[in-house]
Amino acid sequence: MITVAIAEDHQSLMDGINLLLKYKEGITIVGMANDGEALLEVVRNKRPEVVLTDIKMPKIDGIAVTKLIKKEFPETKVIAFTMFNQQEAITQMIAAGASGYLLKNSPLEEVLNAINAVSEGNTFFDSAIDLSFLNDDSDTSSKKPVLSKSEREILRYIGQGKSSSEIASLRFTAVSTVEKHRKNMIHKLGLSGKGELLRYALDRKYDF
Amino acid sequence: MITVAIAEDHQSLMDGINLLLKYKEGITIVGMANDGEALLEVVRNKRPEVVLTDIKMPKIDGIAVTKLIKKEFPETKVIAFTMFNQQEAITQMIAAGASGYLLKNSPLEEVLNAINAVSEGNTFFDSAIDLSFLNDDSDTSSKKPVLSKSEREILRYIGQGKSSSEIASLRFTAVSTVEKHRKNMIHKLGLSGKGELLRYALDRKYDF
DNA sequence: GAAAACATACCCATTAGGGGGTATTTTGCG
DNA sequence: CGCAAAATACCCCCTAATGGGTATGTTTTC
Repeated sequence: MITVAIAEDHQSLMDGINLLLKYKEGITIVGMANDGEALLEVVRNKRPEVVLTDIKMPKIDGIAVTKLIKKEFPETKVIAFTMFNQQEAITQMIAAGASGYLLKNSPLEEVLNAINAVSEGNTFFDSAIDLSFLNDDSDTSSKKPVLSKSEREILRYIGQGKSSSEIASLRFTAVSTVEKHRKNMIHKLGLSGKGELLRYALDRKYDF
Repeated sequence: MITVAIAEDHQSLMDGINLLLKYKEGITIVGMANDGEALLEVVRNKRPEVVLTDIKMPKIDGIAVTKLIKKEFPETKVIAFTMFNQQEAITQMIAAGASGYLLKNSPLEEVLNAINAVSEGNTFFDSAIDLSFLNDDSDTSSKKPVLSKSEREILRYIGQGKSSSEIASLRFTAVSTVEKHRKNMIHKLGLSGKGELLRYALDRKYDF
């Protein structure tokens, strides 16, 4: 009997998964959550063997909650179930400790296959995912982000519409410090021109 | 027997809907599509009574395909099934001829309720939707877009990262004309501050 | 420990964009 | 045809963001 917890903010999809698993022998859904925070509570209370989680969710996103779950319950298997097929998302979920990665564009039946695979100790990746980038170097999980921690924080604020002076207040630094970080990011990212940094911030799917 | 066609680019959700309706008396799914173009083909070939369609889909979006369907098959009922709870999306789907509007955040069971309602000639709106704006004036279906044609064109260019002078060149006008349009849009949209127009352009779910 | 990366803070300069408008012409609708 | 909306183009102003840097201190990496 495999116990499963699911986090998905679209209730309709949650219901669909429920319908799929409801009559399957050997699998029991022990909890469901519409956000990352609720998922953590479910995992703490119900101790599922497998967690199926979206990435883009309210409160705590799938990557962060996966890290928290793996830290507290290392034996719990986590599967990402998401619309994001980007290398960065995949890399981050794996780095966070996920054993599986499924795309919502794929048949719902894959959820079942993934749950069975990871519960046996295997990994499971959606066949639509090109995993070649994972072979580029052997320490992918320790690969450093292009942007530094401070840069990423500032980029997040930029994406939220904060001006440099607002960001400076939030971080207790001078405005010029924020502007210098901006310039560094623009240079690192190869951008140029007004608004390009904001555009980049908004184009990014996730903050890393 | 109600015949239904479904358009949804996330196959997993499509499968969930299928599971829901599969054993329901009185409803038959006669076709499924992953994009607007395929939906149109399905509707032409299968002539369903009810169409359930996402808005954000590849090729032809839900709004455009609804217009096409209603033009060619006025008796066919269309239900939007989407994550967008914005007034503009709702308004546009209604203007396109949709009889129903469902949110993916709601229970999957609502799909069934909506199908039954519209097949009886009623409208069906997700209870999570605030419809008060629909009462503002009685000619909602002919309601003009907030932004003028030129404004929308300029907004599109802004979203593509063009500067005002670049846009002016593209449109054979003075830069000041473009800037005036920008100010008009900012005022109409109730925005303020640097980058907000770009942000709005990028945040927009659809070009109207 | 040394070097590189990061963080902080400042200097100078330019300009795109937003804020306030006015005025005229063109277009679309009733 | 008249009127309102849209389009065009200009005036003035200010500043946030970007572009070029320098310099120092702190942290991280090898």
